[in-house]
Amino acid sequence: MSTRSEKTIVDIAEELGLSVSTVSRALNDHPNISVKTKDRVKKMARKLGYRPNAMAAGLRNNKSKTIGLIVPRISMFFPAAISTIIQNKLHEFGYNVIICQSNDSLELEIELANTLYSARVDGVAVSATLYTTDFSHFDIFKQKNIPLIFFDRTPKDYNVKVIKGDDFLGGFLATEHLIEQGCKDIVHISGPLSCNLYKERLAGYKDALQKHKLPFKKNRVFFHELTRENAWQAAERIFSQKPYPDGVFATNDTTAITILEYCRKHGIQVPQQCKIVGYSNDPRTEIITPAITSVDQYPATMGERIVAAMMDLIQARHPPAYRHSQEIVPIQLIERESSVDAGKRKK
Amino acid sequence: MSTRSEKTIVDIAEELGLSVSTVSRALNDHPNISVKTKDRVKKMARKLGYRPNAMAAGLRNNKSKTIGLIVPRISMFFPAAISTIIQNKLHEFGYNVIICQSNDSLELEIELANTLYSARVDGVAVSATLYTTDFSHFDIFKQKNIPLIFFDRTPKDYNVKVIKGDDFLGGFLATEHLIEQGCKDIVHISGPLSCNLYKERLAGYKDALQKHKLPFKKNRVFFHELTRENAWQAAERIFSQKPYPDGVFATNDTTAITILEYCRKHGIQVPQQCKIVGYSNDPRTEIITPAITSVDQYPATMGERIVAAMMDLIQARHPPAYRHSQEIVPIQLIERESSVDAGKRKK
DNA sequence: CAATTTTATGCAAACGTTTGCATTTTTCAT
DNA sequence: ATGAAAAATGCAAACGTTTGCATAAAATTG
Repeated sequence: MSTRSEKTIVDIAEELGLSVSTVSRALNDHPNISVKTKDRVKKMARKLGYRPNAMAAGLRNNKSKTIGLIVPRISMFFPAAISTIIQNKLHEFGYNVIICQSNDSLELEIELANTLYSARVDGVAVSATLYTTDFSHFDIFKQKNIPLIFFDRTPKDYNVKVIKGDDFLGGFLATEHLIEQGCKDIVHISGPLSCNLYKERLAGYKDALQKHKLPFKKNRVFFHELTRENAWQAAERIFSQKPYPDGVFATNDTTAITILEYCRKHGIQVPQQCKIVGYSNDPRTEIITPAITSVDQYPATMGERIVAAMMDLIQARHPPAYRHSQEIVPIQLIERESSVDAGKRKK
Repeated sequence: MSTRSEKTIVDIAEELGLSVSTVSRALNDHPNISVKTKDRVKKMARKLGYRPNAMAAGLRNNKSKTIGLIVPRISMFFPAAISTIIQNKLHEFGYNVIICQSNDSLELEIELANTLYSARVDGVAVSATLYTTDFSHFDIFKQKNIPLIFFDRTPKDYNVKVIKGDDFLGGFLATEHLIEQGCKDIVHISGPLSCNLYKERLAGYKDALQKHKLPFKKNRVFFHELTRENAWQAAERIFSQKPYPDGVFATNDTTAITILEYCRKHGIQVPQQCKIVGYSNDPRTEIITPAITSVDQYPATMGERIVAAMMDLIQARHPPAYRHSQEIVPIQLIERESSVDAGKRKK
């Protein structure tokens, strides 16, 4: 019997007069180990307080049973909702998740990609930084055939599995909804266009304007990181001179909420004078008065699809083209008081 | 030159005619490797596309540079806020974080503890399940001297490092505040008492009543998991018969919000007829109308303290007693409209 | 320049598993 | 009882690092 404090399968083997390989196989329920031996081994393992060492197994197998997840930040509603699902589902498949936050820093994202590779994760899911346009720091995963999935904030010309919301449609529906509610002068608050999904939402916005023969005005579109502070500043600019817009389509809910608060503070009636639509269906939109219309992105569905795709990729269940295919998760416009005049409201 | 696809330090060594140990030391900036050699090694490492294998290093060192984090769920405001901080700070110290959700299932928590031990994490931070009263599944970490920290939902009689909010004071201040606002009949909605912090908030509630000579009435206290559904049911019971209470102290914000919504729906004026106080200072409390008074638990501070304590424990910077010491993070009552009659409100 | 110290490098074992292949034991049909 | 097939077990190498100790090379000293 060994004297080290950590018990290993070697200790079990010695204790039982078996070989290490038999013990290993017994613990892993290998078919050609007799039931009797399995029982003996497992009993002894319990008795000795044996604990498997995943690092040793991982080294030998070249598998870590761990998935890396990179999101901008887990404190924001949408990535948090997705991360929850991903973690829970992957756990069901026996995988751990290393969650990392890039804090929207490209530099950090690069570092995280390297760290995750060092940890030899068996797969990676990424929602990129606002500013990631060069994705080459993820090349290593593609080279080594490690499943790599981008979601939500996805690359445009990088050959990789993508799962994203229908941002074009979301932008379109949000804008068309405002138009249908009578808006003729709609401000669009967008994130930086280095991030693909804002491009698409913007395209949807433009498309809706065009369809309804409304002019697109450059000075009615704002671009900035969608923080509270920036939103407030935008509001100040928007409402610094008349005519006020009669609608605001903000591409996230924090921004929509901030605009609403600005309006409340300055006596601008929502929805009568100005209608507001947000994006993501953050729980706060439902709770604020008036409740804010927003585009639901079905984070649960997206999370489930990400996990399903991850397992598919790990088990290579599909033709190679699957590695680069794109999935679009539907979105839905949730109409609320911020964009619908009382009385006219659908039930 | 080896033919395997993964380049290792062996490849670098062969390529350079050096020994593996020298290469290893060079890459780790060991002091007695000459600068020239270090340069050669690092250049060759880059040239070959060498990537360190953390599992191999971990196995050898018996260190994973990974910390395990168990929380009930990362989609809830408070644990999410803490997890963000913990992950970001630990990353600065070169640690990865495996975030796990127990979903408030004791069974799952046990499994997660075992998995984290298998991964040979270098430390564990836990916010326990609502129903964890036996903590023996964490014994292994104590036995092996692996830093173990409980936060927020902490054990009572389990000898371990604890970092928690001042729940007694929070309960006391919330209740006293309601009393000072004129409440004489205050409902308390508590979580299950198997979870220690609810016990303390309840004690604070009782203490405040006593101090102000108000009777404690058993039928004014409710115990259940603090979900939206349960809160709505509680509201129905609370307001099913007169006299209505004139104050509600809910021990989480989801509950407080739900009670408020119930009141709004049923024409019960808040704060005039019934005042409401929540717990955690969830961003939603600030946004709802009327804004809800809540107890801020300073998640950022708590997260930072957890990380600081973790690093202290890992580096054994303190006398052994530190392993079992308890830290209390201050709380603050944030007064808002839900509990303060208009006009009387402090600026 | 020899002796000694300092600096740089190498050898080999160890970390705890898993697995292909070889060997032994058991089972079964003849 | 014999031989062949099936089932169970064992051997030893491998996974990619790190590190104590030994050795070699260089620098320093008298």
